[in-house]
Amino acid sequence: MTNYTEKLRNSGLRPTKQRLQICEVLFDTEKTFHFTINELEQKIKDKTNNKISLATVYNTVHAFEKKGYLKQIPINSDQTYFDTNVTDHHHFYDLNEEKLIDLENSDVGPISIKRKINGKKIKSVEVLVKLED
Amino acid sequence: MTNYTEKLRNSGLRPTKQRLQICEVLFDTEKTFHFTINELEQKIKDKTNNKISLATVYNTVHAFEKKGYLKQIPINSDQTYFDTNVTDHHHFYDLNEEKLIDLENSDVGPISIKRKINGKKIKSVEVLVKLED
DNA sequence: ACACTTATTTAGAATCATTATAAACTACGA
DNA sequence: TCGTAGTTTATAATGATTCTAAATAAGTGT
Ligand SMILES: [Mn+2]
Ligand SMILES: [Mn+2]
Ligand SMILES: [Zn+2]
Ligand SMILES: [Zn+2]
Repeated sequence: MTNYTEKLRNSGLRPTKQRLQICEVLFDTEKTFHFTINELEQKIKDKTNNKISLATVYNTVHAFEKKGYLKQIPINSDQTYFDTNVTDHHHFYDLNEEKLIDLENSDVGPISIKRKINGKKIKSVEVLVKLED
Repeated sequence: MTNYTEKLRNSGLRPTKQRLQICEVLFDTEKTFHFTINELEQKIKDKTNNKISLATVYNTVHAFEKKGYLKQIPINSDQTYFDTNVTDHHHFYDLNEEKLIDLENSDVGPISIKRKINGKKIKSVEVLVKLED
């Protein structure tokens, strides 16, 4: 039941009814989660009686991603996956069930990148562990 | 100048003119490389006078992937990226130039995955290091 | 070489996630 | 309350990928 009005304003985003509703679906949860745009659209339908245009869902997700409230997960899928966990973290990807699972940082030993590229700095280091039966 | 006829036959793939040409473009190289379907199509045009249908390029890449001669790289892009380096290895991804760079195994320290999922086994462990200016 | 079967190629259509458009609506400061 | 810039929305456009079904080629047995 967080109030997102000020948070949005402080980010330079107007707190519209649609954005507030999407915030509730995305961030008023015990745990972080992974989703596609279509899954998010469904969650919005389930949680609210209000219809939000698909274009607005895309717009909002992209706006939130730009502000750092969401991030994309690099995975080969027909649809783009997003993550409400924006901390640096790793994933299991279950190939049979096509499901993503968060790894805690303590689940993966420290990773040392020994090579450097001139003029570039490391923004993130992410591990994807593929699982099969 | 490898002859791919037997290799294809041994994989249960008929050595057609199109597949042999695509093999030459993909595998007759000093170094392995990354490509999208469109980039591959262009390379084929450049290297041969023969026109290969786009559908055949897709079919062939998927057939080769299934046989383990190519693999997909998990990256967020409009187009799917493939890799002729099918060994387990890691990548730099230059966010500014949108370019993939292979990391040698010696460039990354050993990675220990401490968590296990019941009934699942690890198929691969891949690191994606994002770079920015 | 010939006939037969099955795999492959191909042009074009279909699919579908995503993005663009442009008009209506809304938040918000003056 | 006005004016403006930001936002929403239905709808169209885009473009990568997949599907279709007819033509062609490869493999097999004779
Ligand atoms: Mn894809
Ligand atoms: Mn995408
Ligand atoms: Zn995650
Ligand atoms: Zn690679």
